[in-house]
Order: sequence, then C-alpha cells, then structure tokens
Amino acid sequence: MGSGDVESAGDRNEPGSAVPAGELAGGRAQPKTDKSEATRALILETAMRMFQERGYEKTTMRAIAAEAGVSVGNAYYYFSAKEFLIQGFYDRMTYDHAADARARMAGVKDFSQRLEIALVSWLDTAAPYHEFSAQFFRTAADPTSSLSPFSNESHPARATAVELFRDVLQGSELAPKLDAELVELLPDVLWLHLMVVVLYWVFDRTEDTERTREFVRRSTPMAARVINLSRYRIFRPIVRDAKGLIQDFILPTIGKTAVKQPPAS
Amino acid sequence: MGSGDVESAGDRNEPGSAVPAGELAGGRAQPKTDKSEATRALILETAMRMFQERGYEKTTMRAIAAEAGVSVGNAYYYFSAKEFLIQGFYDRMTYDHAADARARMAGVKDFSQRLEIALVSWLDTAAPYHEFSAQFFRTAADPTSSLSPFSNESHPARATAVELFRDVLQGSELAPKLDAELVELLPDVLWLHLMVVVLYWVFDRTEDTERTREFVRRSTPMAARVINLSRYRIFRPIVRDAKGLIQDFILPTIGKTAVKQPPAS
DNA sequence: GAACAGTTTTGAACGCGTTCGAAATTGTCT
DNA sequence: AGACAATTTCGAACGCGTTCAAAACTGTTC
Repeated sequence: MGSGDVESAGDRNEPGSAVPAGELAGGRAQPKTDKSEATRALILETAMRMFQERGYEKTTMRAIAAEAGVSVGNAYYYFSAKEFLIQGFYDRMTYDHAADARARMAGVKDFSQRLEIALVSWLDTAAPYHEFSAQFFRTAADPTSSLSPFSNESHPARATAVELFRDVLQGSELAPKLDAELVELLPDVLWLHLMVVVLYWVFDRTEDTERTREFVRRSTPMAARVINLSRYRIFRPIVRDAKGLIQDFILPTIGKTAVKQPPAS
Repeated sequence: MGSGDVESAGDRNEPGSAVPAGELAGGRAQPKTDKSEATRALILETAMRMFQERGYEKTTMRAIAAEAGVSVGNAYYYFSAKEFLIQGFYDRMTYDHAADARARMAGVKDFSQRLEIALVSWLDTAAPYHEFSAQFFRTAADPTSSLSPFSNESHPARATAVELFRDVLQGSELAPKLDAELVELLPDVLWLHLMVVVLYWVFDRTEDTERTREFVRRSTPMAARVINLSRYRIFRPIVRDAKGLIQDFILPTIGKTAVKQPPAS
C-alpha cells in the first residue's frame, strides 16, 4: 500500500496562530515512560466507556477525570481537547470493521454480495454507537477539525478502510474487460459509498437503523450494475468524465497524492 | 420517517429534558408587539454583522447583546440558542441565491449552462461567508439540530432552492423523450448536487474557492450528459433503479410530502 | 545523599453558552 | 384612573471546556 508522503498541511487550524506544529496529531508527542502510557490509556478507556454509557455531551471532562482518578488538567495533558478522545474510538472502530468484514466475506465471490457484506458489517460494528454518533458526527463535519474523515489525521483509518474495499474487489469475480484505470479508482469510490451510507445512517431514526440497511440492500446491486455496464461503448465518454472527476477532484481532497499514471496512448 | 406525522423530535435534544415542545422552531412562538419584533430584528442583524466581522465562535452572546444594547437574557428570550441566530442567515442567503441565479439565467436556454449558472451563483452569494462557513457547517451537520439542511425547520429554504432547480429545468430545451417521472425527480436531485458542491466548498481552501468552481465547471456538463443518455435503452434498468432509490430513500429523508405548487409569486 | 532538568500532575481560575427568578414594562378590562 | 395578567427585560449564577502557573514526581549526574 505504501505510496508516498502526505502533504504536511499543518497550519489549517483556526484557533491558534502560534501552534507549535509539533503535536497536532492527538494529544501528545511521545510517550516518555510506561506509566505515562498507562495513564493515557486509562483516560482513553474511561472516556470511551463513559461515552457509550451516557453519550458524548453528557460525559464531562471533569467526570472522566474523576472516574479515571486523575485531575482534569492531567486529562488535558494527554488529550489537548475533548474531541481528541474520539479519535481513538474512530480508529478502533475502523479496525474492528475491517476485521469483521473480511471474516464475513470469506468464500463469497460475488462482488455485489461482498460489497453489501462490507457495508452491513460497518452498520453492525457501529450499531452500539448510533445513539451518540450524531454528537461526534457534528465534530467530524468540521473541516478544520482533525476528526474530519478527510483530514490528514484520519489518513491511517481511511487507508485501512480503502484497503478493505480493495479486498472486496480483489476477491470478486468481476467481469473481465473492465477499464483497468477505473478499477484502480474503485476502492476509493466505494469508500465514498460507505461515507454516504454513514451519512444516511447518522440521520436514520428508524428501529435498528432498518432504513439504512434497506438502503444498502438496494444500492449495492445498483452499484454493481453500474460498474458492470461501464464496459459498454456508449458509456465510454461518461466513464472518462467520471474518471477525470474522481482523479482531479475527489482523490486529492481525501489526501491521495496523485499516483496517477500518465495516460498512455 | 416518510409517512404521516413528523414526530415532534423534541426530546432528541441533548441538553434539556423538559423542553416545552412548543417553540422549537427558532426562538419564539409569535411576535406579540411591534417593539418585540424590532428587538428581535435588532439582535439578529447585530449578530449577523458580527458573525461576518469576527466569525461565529469568536462572537459571543455577551458581545452580541452588548452591541445590540440589550441583556444576554433578552437575546435568549428571542433566540433560545446561539445556533438559531444562524437560521435567519441561512434563509436569507437561500433567498438571495435564488434571486441572483434567476437573474443570471435569463435568456440562457442550454440546460448545462443554466445549471452551472445556478451553482456558480450560489458560490458567489456564499463567498463572503466562506471563512466562517466551517464553523456553522459543523452545527448544520448535527442531525438533531434544526439547522441541518434535512431538518423540518429548513424546509422552507430547501423548498425555495428546489424550486429554483425546477426553474433551471423548465427554462431549458431538454431532449424530448426523457422519462417524465425522472424529470419530475430532477429538481431534488439537482438540489442534492448543490449540497455536494456545498460540501466540497466548505472543505475547499484554495484561493477564491477556485477548486470548487472548477469542480462545478466539470461536473455540470457531465450531469447534463448523464441525463441526456438516460433515454437510451441500456440505461433503462439503471434509470429505474435510480428512480426507485431516490423515491424510496432520498425524498422521504429530505421531508418530501408530495406537495407541489405552481410557481406563483 | 544533593542538585538539577525534564516530565507528569494538580486544581483554581477564565470565558463561554445557557438558565432562571425576579423586576420592569406593556396591554386589557372595568 | 386603578388592578391585574401577560409580555419583555434584566443580570447574577451554573456547568461546561479549557488554560496555566505551580507543585510533585522521575531520572540523571556528581
């Protein structure tokens, strides 16, 4: 996977103008000791447990600190803002999702089915957190926040997810003769599909997010069909347009540094 | 949440648990007197001016109240939360956009051009607010907030925008033989297109949001082409799928209660 | 051991959005 | 006019996220 460097883009942040540019990532630069690492972990675990129990907003920093047996200031020493406590959450869920989806896909060869499995797996993985998802979705929607799914800080999690969709594709018996360049772009496009599903899910208020689940059931075969049809000649101009749009406007935005091959011939 | 009554959604609110469920809309139920109305307007105008000058977060409720010459409590009497001050903003911008776009479209017959004009018009209308757009986009992204573009409270503004796109279509010389049902859905789909552009715009950090403008220039002709091609036979199954998806999953979510009204002014 | 430079921890304090009981004002009826 | 209710206005106070100077701890060097 390891294509190159992410453009550093450190100083996008609103608030401070004198950010030391060193420790933007989460809360700390380096864990110096084991005890330090333990404290950090304790705070994170406590916070995540409390978020699940009471929701994000209702869980105060004071309460987290008290429950973890440390002072507020100490919590802020490790996590420079409340929202950074979410990042750990986000990362872990991405990882769990990828593992679960791969397990479920095992043996399934049909692309449409694999895609659906991957998406449903996300819904299941995220289900426990649906109630307070809105509260941190709000935070994630802030472009200046490192929690935005498009931010550099989210790059590792995003890469993991994109990789999963690459697996979805590679395990499928796709129609031959598909445009190779297009296939190359698909993992990212499918990740975008997931983002749309997530968006829908966040707003979904039905029991067990049944509506989103049906949305997935309906939209996946359609996606498969579109991909399949892209082989036909009439589609060629559109496919070219779409490819251009994705390469020029979508990928750069999600921090993809132009791995583009020059158009041969 | 498609059919029937809109569940009052009062108790989705985090903070209070005893919301009277009466005045969720903006800040007040009814303006009782002229003076009342004047005070309300004064606060709103002051707030909007200060938002533009200093940004949303940096403008405190205390500062707004002081500048407007009223007490904080009074401001809260009219606007039950800071975010409600944005709604006025949102509504006004939607109105300005529609007016500006219609003026610019006058005489233009080509669909693709009309669509591009409508979108560019939005970018121009919104340009002064781009700097702090992120700050209130964050608020708008909260599904539980009335400021979400999908919320019921945003319905009037949304309807205005959709109406504009209906005009975009009606003034165009579209290919004949287009699926009538599809055409009927298009205004909402084009509004969604605008939402995507807005999303892109919010995250856009280029000079004068040049990147978004190019995105519009590239994506509009493509949209036009897709619509045009939808006539061909191979597309029929996909078009049917797409129509189903839109009707069953998109329109209900954006609060479409099958109300159609002729453009009367 | 003492002295010293980190690193970690503390808790009081700040500024903010918001709430609330009460005061001031306005409107209505006799 | 006075009496009474409704509306509008006020500002102190609450809880929250966050900051910061100082204290406590740790490891290193004589």
